[in-house]
Amino acid sequence: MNVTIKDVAKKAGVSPSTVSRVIADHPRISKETSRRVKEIMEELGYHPNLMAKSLVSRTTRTIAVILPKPAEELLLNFFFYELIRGVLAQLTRAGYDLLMAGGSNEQEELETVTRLVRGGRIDGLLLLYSRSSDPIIHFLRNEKVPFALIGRSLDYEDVPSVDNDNVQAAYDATNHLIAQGQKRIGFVTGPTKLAMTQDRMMGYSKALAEAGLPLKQSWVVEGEFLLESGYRAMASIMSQPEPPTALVVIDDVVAFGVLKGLAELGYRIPQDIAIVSFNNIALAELTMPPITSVDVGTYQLGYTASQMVLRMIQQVDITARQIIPHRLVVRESSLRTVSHV
Amino acid sequence: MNVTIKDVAKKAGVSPSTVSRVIADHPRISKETSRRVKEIMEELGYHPNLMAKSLVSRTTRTIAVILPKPAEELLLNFFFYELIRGVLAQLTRAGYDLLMAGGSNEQEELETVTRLVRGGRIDGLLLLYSRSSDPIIHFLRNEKVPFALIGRSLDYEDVPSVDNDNVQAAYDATNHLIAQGQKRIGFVTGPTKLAMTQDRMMGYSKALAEAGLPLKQSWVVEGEFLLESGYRAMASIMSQPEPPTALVVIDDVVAFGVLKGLAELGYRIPQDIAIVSFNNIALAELTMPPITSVDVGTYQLGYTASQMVLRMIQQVDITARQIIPHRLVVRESSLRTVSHV
DNA sequence: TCACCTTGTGCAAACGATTTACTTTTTTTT
DNA sequence: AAAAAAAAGTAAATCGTTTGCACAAGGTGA
Repeated sequence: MNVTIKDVAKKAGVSPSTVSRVIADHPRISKETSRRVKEIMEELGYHPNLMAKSLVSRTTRTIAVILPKPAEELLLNFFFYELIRGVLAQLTRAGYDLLMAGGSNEQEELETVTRLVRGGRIDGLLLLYSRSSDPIIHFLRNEKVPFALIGRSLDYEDVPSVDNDNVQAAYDATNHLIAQGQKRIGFVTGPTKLAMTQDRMMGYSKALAEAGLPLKQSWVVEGEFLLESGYRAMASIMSQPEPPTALVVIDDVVAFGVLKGLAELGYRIPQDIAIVSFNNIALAELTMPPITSVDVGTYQLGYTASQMVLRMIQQVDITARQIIPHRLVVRESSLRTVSHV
Repeated sequence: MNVTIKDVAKKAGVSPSTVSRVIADHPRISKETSRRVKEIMEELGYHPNLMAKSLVSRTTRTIAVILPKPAEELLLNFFFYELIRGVLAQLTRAGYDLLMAGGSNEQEELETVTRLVRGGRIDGLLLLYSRSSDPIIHFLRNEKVPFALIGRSLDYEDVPSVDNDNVQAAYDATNHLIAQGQKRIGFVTGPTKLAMTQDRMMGYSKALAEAGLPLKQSWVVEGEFLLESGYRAMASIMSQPEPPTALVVIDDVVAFGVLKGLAELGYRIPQDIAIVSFNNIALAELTMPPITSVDVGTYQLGYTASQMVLRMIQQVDITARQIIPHRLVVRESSLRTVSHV
C-alpha cells in the first residue's frame, strides 16, 4: 500500500490538514512545522495521490488532444507531429500532461470527448483540425470546457482558435508561380470539408483571377493528406490533353507523392512541372529537388493554441482568433531557370 | 455541477449502490431495475466521474509514455512517431488512453515518473529507449509497476522489452555493403550510451572482422539522432587522407543529414559513397537517391510493447524479451552499379 | 412447517486528498 | 493585567465512486 497523507501526519505528530497545508505552502503554517513535515514527506517518499487531489479540486492538470478519425492515417502526416511538438513544449513548461485520445469514427470521437469531459478527466482540450458542422465543437461550447482549435471553425465565429491566413498563404504561393511565368496552374487539394482546404482553394483562385489566368476544374484534384493521394492524383491530372505546367499542393507529404508520381511518368521538376506546397516540414528541403513550401509556423501553431487553452483554464475569457504568420520558402521545385548541382 | 450517481439514484428511486451495480453489470441486479436505471442515466446524460472511480479502483486505464530528455529534440526523429503510432493503435484498441510526459533532464524525468506512479495516475508505462544505468528502470522495478522497454536494458536481463536483433541487423547491413565490393566502410553512430547503438556497432565490427576488413577508428563518428549530426559528421570524416567509400548510418534522419553533407562536399551517391541506414522511415524512399535502410518494424515495436504492458496489467507475469524481425530494404543509395532515371 | 437458499437491494465504510469552521495558543494593545 | 487580535493547528465534511455486509421476500426440500 502506498504512503498517504495520514501516514505523514501521524509520523509528524500533526493532523492531515496541516500536512495538506504544508504541501500547498499555506501561510498559516509555521516555518518550523513546515520544515519538519517536509522532512518526513521526503523520508517516507510521500507523493500525493493525484486522483484524490483531482476529485476534490476538480482539476487534473491534463490537456487532451483529440486525434481525428483514423488516427493512424492522420499520424502519417508529419505536420501533426510538428504541431504536437509545439503543444508538448508549452504544456510541459506549464507543468501539464498531455493525454492523447481518439476514436475510429466521428461517433466514437464524440463519445471519447464526452467521457473525458463529463468524467472530469481533463481540464481542457485541443482540436487539431476543423471541419464543418462538427458535433464535438458544438458539445464543447455547451459544456463550457476550455478548448481551442487549430484552424478555424466553419460554424461559429467566436471559437478560440489559432490559425494561419490560409487564403493569403495560398494567394502568395500561387502568385509565386505566376511570377515565374506559369500560366497553367493546377491544385492538388485536401478534404474539402476542412476549413484549411477551403481557404487555400480560395487564395488560389483569387490569385488566378487577378492574373487573368484560367481555373480549369480538371486541374483541381481532391485527396487526403497522404503520400498516396499525391501519387495517385498525378496519373489522372497528367493524362488530360492539356495538363497543367505547375501545381499548388496542399501539403508537403502530398507533394512527396506528387514528386514520386511525376518522376514515374517521366516528368522533370521543375522544368516540366513546377511545384509549390504547404507546411514546410523538415524534409521538404531534402527531396530531389527540394520543395518550395509555405512555412506556416507549425510548431508555433501548437505552442500558441496550448497557451490559449491554458489561459482559458485560468479563467481568462478568450474568444479570439489568433493568426500565425506564414512565409514562403523558395526552393528549386518552383523555379523556372535552374542550374543543376 | 455535473450529474452524479446520486442524482441518478434519486430519480430512479434506488440507492447509489444499485446504480453503481447497474453500471458494472452486476448479476444480482434485476432486468427491470437495470433497464430503468439505464434509461435514466441516458436521460440525465450521466457519465461516471473517472477520478472518483480511479480513486477507489486504483486503476486509471491510462498508460504513460516517457519522452526522454530534450523531448523536443527527440521528437525531431520520425522513428519515435512511428513508434507512437503503434502504441496508440494498440492502446485505443484496448480502450486505454495515452499520457505523454517528460522532463528536461534525467533528474526531472525521474521526478515525473515518480509523480505519476506514486500519484497513481497511470496503470503502466512505456520507455522508448534504453540507456545504461537508468535510474528510472531501477525505480520502476522496485515499485513493481507494469512497464516495458523498447530496446533492451543494459543493466538487467529480465526487464520486459521489445527489441530488434540489432547486432544481426547491423551485421546484415554491413555485409550488404561488403557484397557490393566495398572495402572501406565507416559508421555514423548514435549516443554510445544507448543499447541500440552498442548493438549495431557490434554487428558492424563483426561483419568487418569476418570479411577481414579493417575497422579504422577515424571512420567511426558519434552523434545524436538528428539531421545536423549526420550533416556535421561528413565534414570531419571526409577530410581525412583516406576516407571511407561506404557508410553505415545509425538512423534514416541522420542519413538525410549525411546525404546533405556529402552533396555539399560534391560527392555523388552511391558512386563515390554508398549508404546504408536503419529504421526505414517512410521518407527513406523519397530522397535522392532513395536510401537503403533496415526496416526494423517500428510500428510493430510500439504495438507489441504496449500489448506487453497491457498483459502485465492483467497480472500476466512477463519477464520476456520479444524480438521483432528486421528486413533490409535495398534502394539506390547502396548499389555499386546504377542506372540513373 | 421450518430451516435454508436465492435473489434483489440498501447502508455505510472505504479510497486519499482539500477546505470550512472552529479551537487553542501566543502575541499585542490598551 | 485584561481584552483583543493574530497565529497555528485540528476535526469533520466533502468530492463521487465501489463494495462487504445485512436484510427482506420469496422459493425449495425435508
